[in-house]
Amino acid sequence: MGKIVTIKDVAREAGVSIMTVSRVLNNRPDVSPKTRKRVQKIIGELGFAPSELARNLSHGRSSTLGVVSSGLEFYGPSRTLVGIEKKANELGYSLMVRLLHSPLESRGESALNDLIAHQVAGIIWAVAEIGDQREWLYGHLAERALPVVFLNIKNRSDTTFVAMDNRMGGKLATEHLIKQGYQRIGIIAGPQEWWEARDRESGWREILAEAGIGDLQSLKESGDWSASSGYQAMMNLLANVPDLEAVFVSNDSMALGALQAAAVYGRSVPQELAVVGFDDIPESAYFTPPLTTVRQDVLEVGCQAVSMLNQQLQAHYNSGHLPAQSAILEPTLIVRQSSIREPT
Amino acid sequence: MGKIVTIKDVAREAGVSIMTVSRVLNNRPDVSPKTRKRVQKIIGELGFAPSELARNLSHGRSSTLGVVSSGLEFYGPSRTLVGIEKKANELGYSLMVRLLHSPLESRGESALNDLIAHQVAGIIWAVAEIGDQREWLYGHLAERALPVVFLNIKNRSDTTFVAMDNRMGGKLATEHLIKQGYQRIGIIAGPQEWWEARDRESGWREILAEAGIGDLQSLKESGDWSASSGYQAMMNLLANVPDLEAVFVSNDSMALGALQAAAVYGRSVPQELAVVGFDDIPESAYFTPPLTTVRQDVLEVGCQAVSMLNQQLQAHYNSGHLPAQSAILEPTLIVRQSSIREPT
DNA sequence: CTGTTAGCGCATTCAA
DNA sequence: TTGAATGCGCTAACAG
Repeated sequence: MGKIVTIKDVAREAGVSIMTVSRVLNNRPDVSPKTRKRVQKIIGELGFAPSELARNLSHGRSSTLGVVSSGLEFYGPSRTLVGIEKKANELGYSLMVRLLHSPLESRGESALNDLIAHQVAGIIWAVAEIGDQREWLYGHLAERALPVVFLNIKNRSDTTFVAMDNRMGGKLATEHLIKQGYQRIGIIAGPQEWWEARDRESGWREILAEAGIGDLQSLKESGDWSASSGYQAMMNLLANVPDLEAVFVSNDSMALGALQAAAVYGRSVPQELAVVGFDDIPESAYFTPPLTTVRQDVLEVGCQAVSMLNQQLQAHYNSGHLPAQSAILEPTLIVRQSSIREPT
Repeated sequence: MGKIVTIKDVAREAGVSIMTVSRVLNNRPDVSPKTRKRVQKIIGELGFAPSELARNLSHGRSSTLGVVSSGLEFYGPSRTLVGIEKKANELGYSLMVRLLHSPLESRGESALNDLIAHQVAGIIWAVAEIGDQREWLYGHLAERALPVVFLNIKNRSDTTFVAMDNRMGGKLATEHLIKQGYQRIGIIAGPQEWWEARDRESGWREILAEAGIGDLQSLKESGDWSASSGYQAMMNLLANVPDLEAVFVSNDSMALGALQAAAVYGRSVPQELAVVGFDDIPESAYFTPPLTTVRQDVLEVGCQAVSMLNQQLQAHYNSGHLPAQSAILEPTLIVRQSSIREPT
């Protein structure tokens, strides 16, 4: 009742030493088939599962990955976590998760320390890049020689990371609008602390500059990713830029708010105002009207991150030092009604 | 460089035995203030953090909670996870997370075994209740005497759980529609495997029965929680029930699809068709029109679950056996334009 | 092929 | 108030 079965119990029951049981557990070749069979049988009967705790402690190598994330209330981060878990599971890792609830107040110090205390083999840092977090992390991690993969951060050659090409996404969206013949193209950017927000905006800037459209500052408003902030930002934009023809909104939730603002303002979309979003959340195809948006495979971001961390770990164990790797995934444009001049 | 600081290093450096360091770590009273100070100083200097692995192994008591979840792509489950993490963190627990990606194929057996192998202190089972999972779990858990809190399952006296009163939610929504004067009130239910879906539907049934409205079967369609399934279900409903006056949709995403279907069908909401959703996702206030919906505090569900698990664990350690507890949270109705006959 | 010895990092006896 | 010995469950290195 409630007793934990240990390797000892198995050994006793099978009439062998614990070492032999350990060998069977780890699929070592140096066990006679007969003995192996018997031990396996006992293991099954007793429902024995080796303690990962003890195993990690003795073996000195943990099979747990640490994940530090934030903004799980948003589509991207939560999907990415799913991708991380999926891949981690495939590769035989367990996941210890820490969330940063208010990314601004803490630098994730306690989260990191907790994970280290739990002897995680490596870390996936999936937190919006804000302030000096990165520098601080480097100091803390370098001396521990703990492999880390960063998610969605600014390109940097000494860092292993996976990111979407947010800049390209911004360009895709803006280019599309230009091609549709729009000129006065505004932007509702995300929170400026987020790298994603800044990068999407820079794509927009680049294309407008190429097209020779100036006075970008007046065409810009910012939100906090929420629909309500998108609504507010769009109201401001409509009030300040009477001849606004189109707007690139940095995520779909804000785009939803923007659509409502346009409706309230009496500007029909897409006839009198074109809108393009970012994310392609499943709901965006059902907005009024269906939203043209930039799709990013956030699940894949998570998968790649784990694969990469796995590679780093393998190299680490073979005492080789793998140089920093990186993967930049490309988003694609999904065209729906909200940006098309002649609706079908 | 990369060396892990252990309790030994601290002891040597401080000129005391590891036992004394251990005492300081655990805030034992039997250490002279002077020694304590010195040890603490060294701990700080060396940046020492005790290995949770070793600590758990020796102490026999882990401070990690296991979470088995699924459907993290939906608003509810993902918010609940945030609540779980938040509370766990407050109480000093770490979280090991396993996701069931296809709830139908597996019974979560491997997830559970993994968590047990990692010696988690207790488990939060946040998976949609499907088939015989529960029974199977009971067998597996009872013999391990491992405390578990279930989320969103059918009331059952021998089980510790936290749930929303989904039935009441269904009733609130339907009652509201009845009060508005609607009679032919349809439903777009969630996947029938989900307890939440069945319970919300039963609330709808109850109110309609009270109101003496019959032929419920023809008023029902089902979806899979997605906006696209809501769209399809609504199309069917509109085709099959020409005199449909209102519809209760079991979640907001499906309601979004339903709204679009109504628009395509040429039925204006709320003038010619009232719609009520469920969840109150942040976006729902920005639907076209803004959605009347049933709000549930899913974050609180997660918090409560952890508190409850914590209580169970405390009792467990004091070798007392706490009887099964349960908490049922009440949802509230949020009235917006989609259900109001005279729009403001 | 199999068992013995030692030790992972810490906490829990029991003495001193 | 402090320390030495022992063990948690498992694996690594060495014997036999």
